[in-house]
Amino acid sequence: MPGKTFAVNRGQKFADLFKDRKDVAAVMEGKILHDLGDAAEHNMEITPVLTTSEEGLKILRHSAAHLLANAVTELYPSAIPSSGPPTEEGFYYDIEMQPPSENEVENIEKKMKEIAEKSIPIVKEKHSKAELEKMFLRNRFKLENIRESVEKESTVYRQGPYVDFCRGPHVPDTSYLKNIKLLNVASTNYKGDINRERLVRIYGTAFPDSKSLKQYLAMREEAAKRDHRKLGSEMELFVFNSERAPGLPLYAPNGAIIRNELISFMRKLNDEDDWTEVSTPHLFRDVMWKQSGHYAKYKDDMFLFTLADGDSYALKPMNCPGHIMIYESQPHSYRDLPVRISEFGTVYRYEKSGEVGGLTRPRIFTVDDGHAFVAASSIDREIKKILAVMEKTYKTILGDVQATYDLSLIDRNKPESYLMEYRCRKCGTLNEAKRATATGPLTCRECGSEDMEPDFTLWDSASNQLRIALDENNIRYKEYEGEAAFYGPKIDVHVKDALGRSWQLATIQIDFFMPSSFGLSFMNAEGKKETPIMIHRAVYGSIERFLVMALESYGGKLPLWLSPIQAQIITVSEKHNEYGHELRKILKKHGIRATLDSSFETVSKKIKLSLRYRPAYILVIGDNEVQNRLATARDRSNRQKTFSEKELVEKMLEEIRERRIDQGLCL
RNA sequence: GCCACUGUAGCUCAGCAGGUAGAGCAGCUGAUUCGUAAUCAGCAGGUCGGGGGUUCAAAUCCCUCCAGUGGCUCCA
Repeated sequence: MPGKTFAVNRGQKFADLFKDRKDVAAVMEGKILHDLGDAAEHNMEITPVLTTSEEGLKILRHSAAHLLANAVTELYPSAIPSSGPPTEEGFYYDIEMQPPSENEVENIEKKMKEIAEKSIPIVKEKHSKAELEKMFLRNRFKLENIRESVEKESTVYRQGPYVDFCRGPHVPDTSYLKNIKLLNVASTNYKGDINRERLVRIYGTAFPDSKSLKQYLAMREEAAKRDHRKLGSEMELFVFNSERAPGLPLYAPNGAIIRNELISFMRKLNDEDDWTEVSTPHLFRDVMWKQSGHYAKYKDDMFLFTLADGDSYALKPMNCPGHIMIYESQPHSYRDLPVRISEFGTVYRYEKSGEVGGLTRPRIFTVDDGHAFVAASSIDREIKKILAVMEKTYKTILGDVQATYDLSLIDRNKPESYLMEYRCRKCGTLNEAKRATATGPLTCRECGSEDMEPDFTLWDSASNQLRIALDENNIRYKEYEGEAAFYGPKIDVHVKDALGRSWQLATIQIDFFMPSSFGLSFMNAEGKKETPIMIHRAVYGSIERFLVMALESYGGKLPLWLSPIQAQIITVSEKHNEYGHELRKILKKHGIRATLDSSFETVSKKIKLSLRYRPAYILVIGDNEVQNRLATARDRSNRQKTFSEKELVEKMLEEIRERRIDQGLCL
């Protein structure tokens, strides 16, 4: 049905075309959406927007948000709804009210269903700005919105006693909204501004039919089982100890295996692209961070301490200054460039209490960090290379998991938030880079004038080079203003976790400023000193965060090369233990991680108990295997196949070497 | 940091109209020698997140601190 068009004459009501259909949320004329309740303003061709389509589902959920506000204001007349948009998985509404308890939320949901059952028409009305202001006199959020965004007139939607200021469109009546579920309650501030009113945000979801709602809820439950915190304790990967190490996760042996595999894979990729590896201290004197600019901006988020003799130190929140020290320790010629310095550098950031969580937001994490010092002319070439490694890495480890690329740019209205060169309006002198908020009033170093304007040349050039590199690698990306680092624009790669939350992994950042604040240089072809440009890059980003994405996307069933337990050997009875030990030794000798369960239990029980560790293969050893020196392998899909020792080793090594994602041993 | 919820044995959870803790799994001991998701029996294991209060009596009610979870803010 989608795509089918209907011809409509002027004055005809759209609803008349779809009288008996409950799967049409609105109609679309080209790209313009109309409510079903509207009449055509001219002769036109329209297509129905089905509730099952992406666009239709959005409308349905937007209407469900209204229904939520409707229910809340009926139950709590003093509640003031602010705004309630649809989201990717449902909707929410921000409302000023007492935070509801679980029981109250259940009540609200019940009320919503009651209203849905009544099939109350949702009617659009047009009003002048003055009328709107009068209508929403008691709702200061809507009032503010009307004053800011309405020019002459706009629309409201009325369902029974509830009226909402809204552009729409909406479903024709509340009966479309029977399949809803409130999911959780959170707190937020009006317009996300911490200084504005505190609001309650109620999240929910809506679907066109009960089956898809049930499916969604079941999927959410399944996803929760993939949560890395759950998998991590089942598989004995990490240890969280909230008492003694808040936000400081520990790797248990199985977790350390995965971490080390990731590191050695990246070490190999680094080497292929001529990155050298260094190791730098985990702390520096505070002067280092003052010079780099981190102290001014991130002092409150750093682990700082002062010793008895008055010396102050900070744990490193980034690796770049250490790499800079290594770069500057030697003279450089344009012939050595790019100088590529890498490190699996552990950094420490004091994330605020409410912000820490699991391995995705710890206070300590390790970055597969790298800094390329390049001449301005070779920036784009270097970035293209890095992008290529990123794509290869993500494809190899995460398979077809979707990664999105963002280009984060400066907010031109807030030059004071960034390191920025300023030009004197009086004498025209270009002054060195500063962050205006950190340094107080700006004065020209030549004439002392305070009449300075930001000069965006460096920022614009860096942004363009990133754009070009992305385009030339045929990577689809979105641009975001105001998301840049304080020292330069960047490309970020995001991946979603099991609960649908998006996390930043890889990053490429161009930095014109740190090299100059540290006075870095190289000798160019003309024999003159030139300042290099620094490219900060991390392919995994945080190793722990990347590990989480891999772990959750495979539900713990990691590719063989990453699996902590590659072979779980299970003996049928004690008399097979001797061969079990031998087999383990043989596998170990070839670098295959094998564990033996020689306990005096049934095969079934030993298999059952081993599954929590998600071993890649289970090798069962009984009379037949012992007599003929064989092993019977069972893979994660319960396929079985018997091998000679030699064949088993060869096949497993092949799967490991090729870093295969799918299991092929028992095919 | 803000709002809500949560914190009982290694793990998963029960107990919460207040009467000083209970199960399954794991662990240990013994029996069972067994072919692909739990063989049987016994034993041991907790100052109920910390502190304070109300009470004759607190895991249970109140306050406070800490931590975890969800969301907001932030994320170099």
